[in-house]
Amino acid sequence: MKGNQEEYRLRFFLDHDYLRRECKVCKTPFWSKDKTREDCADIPCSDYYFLDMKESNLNWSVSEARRRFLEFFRRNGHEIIQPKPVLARWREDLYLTIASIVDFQPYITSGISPPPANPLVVSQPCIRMDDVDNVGITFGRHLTTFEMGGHHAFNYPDKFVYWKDETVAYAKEFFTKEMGIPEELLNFKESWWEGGGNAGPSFEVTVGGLELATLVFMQYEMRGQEYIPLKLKIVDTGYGIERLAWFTQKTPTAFHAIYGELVDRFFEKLGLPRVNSEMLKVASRFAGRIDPDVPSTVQGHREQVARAMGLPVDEVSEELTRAARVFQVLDHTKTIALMLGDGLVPSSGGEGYLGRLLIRRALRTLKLLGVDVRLSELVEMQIGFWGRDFTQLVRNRDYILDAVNLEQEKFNDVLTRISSVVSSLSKKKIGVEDLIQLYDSQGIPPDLIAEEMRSRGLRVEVPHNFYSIVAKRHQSAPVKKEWDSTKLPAEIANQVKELPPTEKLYYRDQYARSFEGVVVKSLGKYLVLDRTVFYPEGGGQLGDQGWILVDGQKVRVVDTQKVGDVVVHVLEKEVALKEGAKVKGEIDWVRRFRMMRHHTGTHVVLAAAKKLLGDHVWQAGAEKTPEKARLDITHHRNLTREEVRRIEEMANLVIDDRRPVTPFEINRTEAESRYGVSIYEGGVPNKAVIRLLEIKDWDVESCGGTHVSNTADIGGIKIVNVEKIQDGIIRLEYVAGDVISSYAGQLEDKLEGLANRLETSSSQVESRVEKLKEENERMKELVAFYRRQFLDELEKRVEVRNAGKVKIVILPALKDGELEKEAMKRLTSSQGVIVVHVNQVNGKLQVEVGTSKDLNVSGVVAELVKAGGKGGGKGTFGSVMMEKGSREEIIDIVERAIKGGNS
RNA sequence: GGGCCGGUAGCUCAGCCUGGAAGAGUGCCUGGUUCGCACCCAGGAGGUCCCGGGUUCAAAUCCCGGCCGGUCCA
Repeated sequence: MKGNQEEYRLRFFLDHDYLRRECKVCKTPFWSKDKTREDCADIPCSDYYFLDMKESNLNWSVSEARRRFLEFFRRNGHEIIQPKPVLARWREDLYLTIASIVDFQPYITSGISPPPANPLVVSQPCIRMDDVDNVGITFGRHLTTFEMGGHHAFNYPDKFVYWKDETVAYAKEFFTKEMGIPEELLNFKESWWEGGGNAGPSFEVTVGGLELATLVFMQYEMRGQEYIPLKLKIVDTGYGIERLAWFTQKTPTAFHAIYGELVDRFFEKLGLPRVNSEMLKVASRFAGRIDPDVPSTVQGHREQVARAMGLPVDEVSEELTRAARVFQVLDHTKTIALMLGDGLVPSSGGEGYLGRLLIRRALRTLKLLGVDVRLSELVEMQIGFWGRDFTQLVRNRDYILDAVNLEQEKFNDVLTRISSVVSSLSKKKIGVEDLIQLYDSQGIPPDLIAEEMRSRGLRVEVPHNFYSIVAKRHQSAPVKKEWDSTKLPAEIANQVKELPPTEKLYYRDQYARSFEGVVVKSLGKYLVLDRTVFYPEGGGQLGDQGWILVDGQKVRVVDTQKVGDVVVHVLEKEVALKEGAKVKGEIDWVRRFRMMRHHTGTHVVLAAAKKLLGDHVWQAGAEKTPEKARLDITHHRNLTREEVRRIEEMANLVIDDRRPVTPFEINRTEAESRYGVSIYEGGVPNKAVIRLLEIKDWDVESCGGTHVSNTADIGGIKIVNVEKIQDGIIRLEYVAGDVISSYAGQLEDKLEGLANRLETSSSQVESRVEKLKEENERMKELVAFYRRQFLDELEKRVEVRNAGKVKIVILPALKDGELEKEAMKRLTSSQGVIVVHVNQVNGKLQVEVGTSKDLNVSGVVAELVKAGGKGGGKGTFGSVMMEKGSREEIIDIVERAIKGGNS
């Protein structure tokens, strides 16, 4: 399939005198009008020689390049559509938007849903973490964020738009007319693209060493090794908007083209000397030869630059390292701004972790540069620079800066630990194992440890592939698939899944409580009817319970589940029902109504939290039961009491405002363009037509649950618990309607119980507790005082026996362990003393022996053990449990042991 | 979702590997020194060793379970 030359032999090329040639370096075939060209004009087969071209000196900024690109395709019959967020929240298989085609997967590319326009053009900001290690050191070849200009045409079997020839013709037209590049300089490299389960032939358009666009013709679905032709043939192009800008500006590096004056302002803000731009230009020209995975190529590149400039390698190396780090910070701060601006909350898991990773890398780079500056100030500069292009940055400025500052504080905590960690380790030699352990458990990057070691005159080797070693350690993480989306046994699910869809009476009238239906299938405890008002579990709402009436018999329904569009009633016991039999059904209304209130209430609370806290608040999970509702939201800080109160107040205001709550069905493409991707907070449905729930002037969300028809029916909301369940995720629990009353009742009971135990009334619990606490403090002081008094007396009155040079002090049996320990300490503070304490414990005698520092306890203990005791000791303290013998006998044993010289 | 690290005096932490009388620094209190402050000196108060179970004569220490915090990976 890939080898099929016919895929690339376009009429366009033949009609326009293009020749197919083969690159002398990489052997890739390419099409060009220039009959003398021998290489494919792409790195690494060529250097970036476009930097020296006289052509196309248009000086487009990124904004200008974007505008020109979009306008060109609009003039040529494409509709401009708005880009999506950089967080791919409309799909569950990706965290980030990595290409413009991602906007249309999977429902539009598979033909289930229509595209918003056809053909269309979009400039989609994308984030790719793959090259995060390489950003900067390649002077712009790698970026974590870029805009992909894509024009797309969706060719259906019955509706053809355009295909390869037109796509290539557009490219030629755009590059020659709009950008003023002579046609002879254009090269179309034959290539093959695969991704996201699709594949097809493609052309890479290269000029002067730079790949400006990729034209993909998606036409296969990949199943294992097989390529199956797609129903839809999709034109999927990607023009590098930043590269267009770089090409027309011919600045020393891509960063200068993208960030313009911001480059110098960053150097200034960081307090670093600028880097000679002639050197950068030379570095940039040869940058294609750097393979960041091979450190020697980095060194080789620097030597080459040094030769070309006639400068010492060390000087070049230092300058370029500094430049690369500043470029990395430029790149990361823009990406951070975009991620947070679209609502990412940094955290320890999921997409949030990607944000934290980037922030940490930026902070680490700043540290390596020796710069002490707030990262948020740099991010703020990016917001200022990009705010007109991406208005969400300005809208969410407060959140973005707050989140960045918080992350910096956390990272600083890590940094302050480094010094003490290193000093505790530096006694022994630090190996790779220690570095991995420290990074893994405490997040301390190895290069910072190495730096700290160096400042102490110690050395440690950080392996070049450190991070891949770490990655390998974590490989054996099994991914748990959630196949049990239904709680039914597999054999039941298999038997009912082909049945016709059940008519959903619970959607037709969400307040319906009873119905009449006909048995479609009866499998013991499992019953399928042709229609039902029983809501099957889904969207975080539990399945209904109730009763089925048949032949005068009333059977309890304990749960309701679904398999596809078939609703299965789970009965309390097995009942044999004939197919076609008529039945009546009735749901447990009190239970259902509570769940409806909790469900609609959840939409109300979520929207309130969003409005109060910011756009970054996103549902991370929810559960609605008859007893209470639970909503997990993304947020970077703990909620204050005041914020919780405000959310509750806002929710109750909306309830009292009696707003209509309306479900309606709508085409998903239209839903997305009208309401944005936030409709998918509760999950992404897998249908072309989706059900939305609108709370008037408050919230619109995709939802399959049953809801009250007016917010007033919720009856009120009380938040009963707020906790942080994970870094970046806050859990809210609340009750609605009549459950508030039972909740209040429980609180009363609890308070009453407390009051009883405190032997007071509930109105005086607080003062009573206060008093008890005071009393307890006083008692502790008093006990301490009496202990001291007691000890003074004890010292004077203890029984002392002389056994040679050693004094044996015999303590009376003391019930107070603290007191006994203190007495032993005091009495053994001089020389030649041994203290014995014998006490009755569980019917046995516990002997404790303490000695002064010049003696030790081993001889005495040995004798006691010989006499049948169990125990031991070390140094100046020992204890032995004696099963038999009296107090006197034991003391005699001790005395004999000492006289025998056993101590 | 999985792994790792940590939780001991108000604060920062040692002790845990190898079970045997709960420690240091700092802060606090009292006294000395000083015109006074800082420094210095002496003394003192301050503990649910995160919680629960187990093993043991004996658990901060070993084992199991839980809670909380941190961190890495997906």
